[in-house]
Amino acid sequence: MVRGKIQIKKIENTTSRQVTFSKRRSGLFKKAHELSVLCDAQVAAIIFSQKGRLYDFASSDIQKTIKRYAEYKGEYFVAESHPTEQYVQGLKKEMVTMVEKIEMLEVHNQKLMGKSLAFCSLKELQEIATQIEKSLHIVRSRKAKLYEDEVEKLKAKGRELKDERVRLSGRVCTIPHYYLYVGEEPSGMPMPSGSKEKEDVETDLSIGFRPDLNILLVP
Amino acid sequence: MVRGKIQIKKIENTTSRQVTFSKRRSGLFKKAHELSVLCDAQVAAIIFSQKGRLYDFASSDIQKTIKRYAEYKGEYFVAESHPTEQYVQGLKKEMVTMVEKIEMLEVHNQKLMGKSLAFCSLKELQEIATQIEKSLHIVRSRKAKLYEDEVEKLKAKGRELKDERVRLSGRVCTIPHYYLYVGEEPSGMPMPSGSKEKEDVETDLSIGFRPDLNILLVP
DNA sequence: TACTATTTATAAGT
DNA sequence: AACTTATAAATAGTA
Repeated sequence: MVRGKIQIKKIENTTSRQVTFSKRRSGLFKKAHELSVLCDAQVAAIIFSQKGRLYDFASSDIQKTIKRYAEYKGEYFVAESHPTEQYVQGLKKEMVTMVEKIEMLEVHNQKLMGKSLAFCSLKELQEIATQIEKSLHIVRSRKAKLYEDEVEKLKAKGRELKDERVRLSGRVCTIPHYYLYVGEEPSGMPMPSGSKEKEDVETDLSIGFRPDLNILLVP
Repeated sequence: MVRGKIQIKKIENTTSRQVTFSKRRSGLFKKAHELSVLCDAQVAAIIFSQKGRLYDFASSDIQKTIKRYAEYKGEYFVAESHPTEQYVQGLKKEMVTMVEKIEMLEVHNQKLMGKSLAFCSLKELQEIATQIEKSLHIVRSRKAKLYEDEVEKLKAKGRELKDERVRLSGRVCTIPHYYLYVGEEPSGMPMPSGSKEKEDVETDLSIGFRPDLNILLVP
């Protein structure tokens, strides 16, 4: 007989608590079931007893309900928003491919560097040697080309300097000649510093014997 | 006023159903709460209305409850048994590292193969050339070694054949010589086919001029 | 939303 | 644990 309303606080008597737990648990599940049927709702209830035992009720598949819950909430802790096993498998597969590729490249590299040749057949060694010879040829050509380009640059620079000097010496001569022209003989002037001399200078520059210019040309 | 007990089946009247849903839902949550307090239990309830709206109750953090449920059940659809985001991040990081490594190796390979040299400095080209020269040297040495080994093998084979022939011709000669020996001179016998001749054959083989043997040597 | 007759749940006793 | 029963609590249908 109920002697009066109870207070909603933890029941201290263990036996009472266990009995109440059992009764109210089934009561709750009954209510949950009724609700789901009467109102056509999807209901799930999960109860862990104090001892850690699980009791659950679900009007339909509880996993589906939990999944739906997670989707609804956009929570991260359920499969849907988590990387799926499939996805991870995909990643792992990719990684295996990459590992293989790395190994392949490393072996190839090793061979090109003349290492790990112990198990190469003569034929393979020949192929490697051919490849390396080809490579060497290409690299040397490229090196030669770079040197050539450098030389070209230097030549261009030299020409530039020559032009500059022509302009400068032209100006330097113009002014005194003007004065001389007025005061003295208009013709029979000495040539403005000889072009032959300048060409010598240019050659001099282009082959890089002038230290100050070399500093400018090789930054 | 309640006219009598109701049957537990879907309420067809929409309004009634919605009202009942609301009342019973709060009743259920109240009961859930009371149960959790009275019996010190962990309770969670999830309800989706017919319209798809979510209502939930949990005595403590619902995510924790769901997680605990998943652990208890050993289900696969919750984070615990799924790859965690952290794990996947780790994989991705590894993959980035691998991609970098692949790129590095590919560039290196390319350079060793004399490709993609467009942006190499002269110094770098020089280093590559040196490396390639070194490689070439190693590969050639290795090749030479292999040839040498082949030669050794052939020589051994040659010696074997020679021995064989000595034995055979010994036998072949023994019998006639025995007869001859009895009938004629016991010494001054012609040598069993000259060892010089055999050594010529051997040399012949070792430098690989015999096509049939070359076939054997270069598989 | 509030009311309330009635059903239902359940605390405590057996 | 199952039954009983008095009583609290929930709630169906009405207003």
